Amino acid sequence: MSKQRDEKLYIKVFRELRDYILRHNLKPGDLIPTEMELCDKLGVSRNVLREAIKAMELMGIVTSRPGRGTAVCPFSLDFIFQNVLLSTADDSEKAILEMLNIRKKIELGYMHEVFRVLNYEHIRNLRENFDRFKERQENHLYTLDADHDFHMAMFAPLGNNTLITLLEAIWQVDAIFRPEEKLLFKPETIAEHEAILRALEEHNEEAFFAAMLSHFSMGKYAPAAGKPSLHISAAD
Amino acid sequence: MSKQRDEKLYIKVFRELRDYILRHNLKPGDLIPTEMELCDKLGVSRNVLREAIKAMELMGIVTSRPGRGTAVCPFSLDFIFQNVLLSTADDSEKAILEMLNIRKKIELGYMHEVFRVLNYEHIRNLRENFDRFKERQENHLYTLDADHDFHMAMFAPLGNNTLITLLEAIWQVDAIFRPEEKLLFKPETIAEHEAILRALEEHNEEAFFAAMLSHFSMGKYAPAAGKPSLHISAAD
DNA sequence: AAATATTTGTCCGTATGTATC
DNA sequence: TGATACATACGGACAAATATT
Repeated sequence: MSKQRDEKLYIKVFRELRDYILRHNLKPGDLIPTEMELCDKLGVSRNVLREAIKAMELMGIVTSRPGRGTAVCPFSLDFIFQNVLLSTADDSEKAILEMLNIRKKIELGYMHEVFRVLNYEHIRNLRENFDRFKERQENHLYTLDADHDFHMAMFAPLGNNTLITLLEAIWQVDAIFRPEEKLLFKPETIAEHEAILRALEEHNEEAFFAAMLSHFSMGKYAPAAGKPSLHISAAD
Repeated sequence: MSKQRDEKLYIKVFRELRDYILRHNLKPGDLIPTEMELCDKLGVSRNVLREAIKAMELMGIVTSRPGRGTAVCPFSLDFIFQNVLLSTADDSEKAILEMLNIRKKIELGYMHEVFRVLNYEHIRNLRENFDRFKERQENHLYTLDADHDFHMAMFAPLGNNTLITLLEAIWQVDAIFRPEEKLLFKPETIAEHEAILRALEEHNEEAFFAAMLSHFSMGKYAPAAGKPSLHISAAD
């Protein structure tokens, strides 16, 4: 009666929780009150409260653990990147190719730093990863994880967590839309990864760059068909 | 036992629902199955399912109405920008710098295609944008929009919608966290943009690349402090 | 080290309001 | 009008993970 309807409870609760975090200026790691306390304070059932809290958790704002409570998460752009990429991924194949083309540009853009930063231990880890990769390929096993791990192991040592977040988001969106037939192993990937790895092991900068370029020059990463240029290209 | 541990049910259900919508290419207005059907199909309780659905509703992905069902919404990123980036923690600044460094790599990675694709009309639009930019700068007006427009106008002709969406998101996140004192106009930006523009107008590829590199070599785009390399760098 | 309390995870049941036919 | 389907909201109960004593 006196209550204004047509605003659902869990939406109001979500707003109140968000305001609570802002008002108390909670920092990453800080705990919000327990579910029972919040239920009492907000006057709602535990189910409704949880719908709001779980929404925040799935947005990466808070994280819950049994016996401990619900804490504010450290700042991350993961949710943003994921949804930005998904927001354009409705078109079937075009958007995925565009996204993979961006990944290509990013990885090539960072390869100089990769060569500079990777040390012996990093490269040894890459070698171990690759050997497992190769073994699984020879047994015709699913290899997408290994491909992912190899690439990630190259860029993780850069210390750019946001870069890792974005690359992970790209991998994840790619996995969502990847059709079954493209889950098969690609023999050429072995050779390309091995060339990259060997160049690193030999500290051969030129060979490394060449191997990276070659790895990303496959059809799967072909740029989206651009409009034909009206330019009088001076050089080509 | 056979269950994957460490993964809460509502998180798995959320992913499955999201993938269901994407893979079935559901458009705004399309209904997803009823809660009871989904409970049965996914083998989870109604509570867990609702926590996932309500999270999607709070993200603006779907909307539910009693007696009708749950329908897909036209997806917008507005809610996310307003509600997810609320913890202005001290670790956010590092992430923003890393993000801008990624933008630098992306834009530089696409500059060859930019030079190839841009035609006379594109360049003329850039010139008009720049002249407005310059005029506002000289009047000491707010210039962030013009900076944004100039950059976007370079990459829009590539036809890569995913790239545009990602760059726009980066601009928006940057704007949210940009401190007041950095909203002032930067005189050097005028000169850098003009150099880029002039190189395009003169079809001078080398000058264009040089101007782009110079534009992105400012402190604001400095790479995150990387670990010192244990490598014996052959060349530097 | 072990028992106990706390907190979240998950399920079930029930009642109510709303939309559709 | 009535009947049906659906989401909204509440409460209780137990399990699992963690913290505390």
